[in-house]
Amino acid sequence: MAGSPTGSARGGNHLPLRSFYSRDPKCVARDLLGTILVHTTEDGVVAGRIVEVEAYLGDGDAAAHSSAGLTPRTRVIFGPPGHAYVYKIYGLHCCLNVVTEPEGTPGCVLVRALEPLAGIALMRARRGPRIAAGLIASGPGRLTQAMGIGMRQNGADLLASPLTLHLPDGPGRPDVTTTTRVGITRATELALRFFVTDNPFVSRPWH
DNA sequence: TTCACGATTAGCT
DNA sequence: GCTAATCGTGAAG
Repeated sequence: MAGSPTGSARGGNHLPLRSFYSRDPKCVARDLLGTILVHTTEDGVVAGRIVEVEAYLGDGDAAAHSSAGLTPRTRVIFGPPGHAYVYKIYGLHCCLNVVTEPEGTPGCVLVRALEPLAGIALMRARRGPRIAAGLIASGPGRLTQAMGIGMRQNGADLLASPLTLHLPDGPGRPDVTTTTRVGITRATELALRFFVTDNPFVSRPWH
């Protein structure tokens, strides 16, 4: 755990400025590693450190949802930065993205894995009481389930909502490993997946 | 209105 | 390693 918890028992007190998100998805993706996602719900508060992300570009990236252009679904990706883009995959799982680039320009970052920091009992209750610690939030579908994130959070402002993203108190950026993205079949793959090197909460470290 | 598909996961063989 | 589960989305009719 980098940095001791501040405020009310959770790490990371400072929110980034809107301009933090208003950049190229590749840059934002790298900078999101080590930041802390906090979700406050009726059931309680959960928080986790982001340890794995993937960038989805607005330009020339056939794997990105926004490559289909502006539709009702991709409206959020074309919207203002610093908001959550949530979609359902395979009719079962929800995936959380952070919208990047200025309004009107598409681009986002898929959050793929978290290191649970707070509200772990609640996460276990949602994921299954006997689940191994390393499997609580190590995957895009797993982390949304653990955090209690669903389609209701689509479009939420990460600077002013029950779902917020905080900068870490501790020093420096973690060591980062870069690989190709996971699960992409339709597009020419690029090295747009980033994760914290040797972190045990990363999904598919072997990929 | 209908239809095929997917940035996944869990549980089997 | 293989596959079922299950539904929002977008393109076609």
